[in-house]
Amino acid sequence: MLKMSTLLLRTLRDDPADAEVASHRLLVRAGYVRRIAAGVYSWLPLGYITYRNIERIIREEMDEAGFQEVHFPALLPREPYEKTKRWEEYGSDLFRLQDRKGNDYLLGPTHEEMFTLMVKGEYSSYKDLPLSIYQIQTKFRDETRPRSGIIRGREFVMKDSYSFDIDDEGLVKSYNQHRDAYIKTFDRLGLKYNIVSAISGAMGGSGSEEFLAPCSTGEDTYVLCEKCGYAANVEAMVTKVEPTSTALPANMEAFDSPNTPTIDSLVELLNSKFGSGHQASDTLKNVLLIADDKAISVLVPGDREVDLKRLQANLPGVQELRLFEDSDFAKFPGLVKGYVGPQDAKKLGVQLLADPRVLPGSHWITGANKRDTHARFVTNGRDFEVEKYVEAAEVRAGDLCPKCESPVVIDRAIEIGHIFQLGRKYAQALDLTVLDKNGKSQVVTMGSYGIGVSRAVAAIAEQTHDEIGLSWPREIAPADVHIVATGKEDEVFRAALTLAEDLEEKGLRILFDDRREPSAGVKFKDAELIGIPFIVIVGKALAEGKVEFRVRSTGEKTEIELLKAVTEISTKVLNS
RNA sequence: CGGGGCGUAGCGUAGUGGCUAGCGCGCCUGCUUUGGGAGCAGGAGACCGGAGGUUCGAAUCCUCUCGCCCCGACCA
Repeated sequence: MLKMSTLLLRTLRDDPADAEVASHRLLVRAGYVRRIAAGVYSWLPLGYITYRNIERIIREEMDEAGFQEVHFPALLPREPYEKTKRWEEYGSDLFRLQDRKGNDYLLGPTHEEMFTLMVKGEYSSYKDLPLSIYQIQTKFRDETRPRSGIIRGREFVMKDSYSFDIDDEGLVKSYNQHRDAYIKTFDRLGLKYNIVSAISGAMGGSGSEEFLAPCSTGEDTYVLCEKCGYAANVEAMVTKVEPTSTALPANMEAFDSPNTPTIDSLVELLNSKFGSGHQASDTLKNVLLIADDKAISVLVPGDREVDLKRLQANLPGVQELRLFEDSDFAKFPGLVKGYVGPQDAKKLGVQLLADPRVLPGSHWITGANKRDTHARFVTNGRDFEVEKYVEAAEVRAGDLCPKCESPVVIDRAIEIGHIFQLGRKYAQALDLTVLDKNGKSQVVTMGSYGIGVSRAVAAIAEQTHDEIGLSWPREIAPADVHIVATGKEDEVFRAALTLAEDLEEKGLRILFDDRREPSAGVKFKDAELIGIPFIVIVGKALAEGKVEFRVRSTGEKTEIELLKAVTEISTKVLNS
């Protein structure tokens, strides 16, 4: 039993000045966490109990799924990370240090290397596979900007799992096992979430999905179809194009368009020259970029911007992507800034890519590659050849769902889990092979699966809190029932203690506010702030042989006869 | 890393060159109070982030520095 009179806890009446998001504000005010440095937090008793409840649930579900728990140090030697090139690639996000002999060490930002080496050290046959192992460990990442309290810290706890399979088919199976285990885990944690298809990006590999917990303060933006449930990362959103008319357009025709280097100025001219009704979406924007030293032109409708992140994610292999600068224009004298068109791309030595919205057969108003000149009826397939279609244009709310064609919304969320078919990158780099049936050496294929454990505390707080405080799901909460004794009579405190003990006997976890000094109001406020799901008040009503039972999340209040309190409360709570 | 803001007691803050740095919460002692963050009285707690400078005099002005928060870039 936790007793408020002795609990290391001081709730704060005012919001801390350095906390912005709700989870941070409330976790600090309710005495769950304290900041130690930017992105570094300590847990007080209530916070640590809550944290451990989440850890326990995750561990139970991982074990249930048949994954084995291992544990690696946080302090790691340089060599394995040298072999996978991550000592370099992780850049300044990596906490590095030296021992007294001057040898390089790092604080693990993630543990792919260690897991791979552990399996390599123990296993050498296909018969040993598949294998899934996990750990719950503190990770260190020297983020340039830690933020939002414990949502993005520089030290945080992650559950990371890895699967090892002999072939791709096995990998998919292991991946799906993890996916199922994650669904169970997050359901049990009481989180609302969407499973969102993601793009694995630079890490290579094919399948990748994120578990995103919707919440206005989340830092991830994603696309959601409220009708059919389709959800995707902005990078991974697939464009659904509306069908276009197939009528053959007139021949391409150049026209004078002085001083119209921007889409807006061009549309204005079009409306005065060819009659009103022209829109930015009738024009074709030619965005020139340098992709790893190669010039590319990306075509998007004039009313859309190119989303560089999205474009890069859809150009596998491209390391560096940036917009043309003046010095680049100087190298391509045929490209006239503000008047670029796709017609002469090949001649000018520019690779021509297009967003799917630029349909074959569609015609556009675009630059004529000549100062102060544009052209209309410029037709895809007739007047220019697109080399490759690629998702490039920004995604907007109202775009059509690729599955059911209803308009999508754009929402914010916290990433609470990520599952990912990693493939052979690490196994290859660290030479993890096993012998197959034929005695031939095969590189193992891996999956990697993460849950932000400490972040989950914040995510749950974000999704469950209200204006007056935290409000935990029962399994997460630091106690099942918060018993508040009010008044000054010893009798009240005795009755409350007895009730607390009896409920504990029934298997309930009790937080007992046995403080004599604070007034009833203070205790009520504290109980609401701390967020235990059920609050029992022993006080005024005791004179009539009753106690008050409150449900934190709904505010519902009922009176219960003291004599029946133990049975009634324990039944209500255990069945909740 | 670019832009913006902020460092004064455990927390929230006032104080823009002049006396002993003020207030609220919290904390300690006593009395009264006790169902919605009680009242009165007394008290403890601050080298005003740090270093240097200007000045008769600096929390306040200047320079450097450290730290923190927010937006963006980055990261997952």
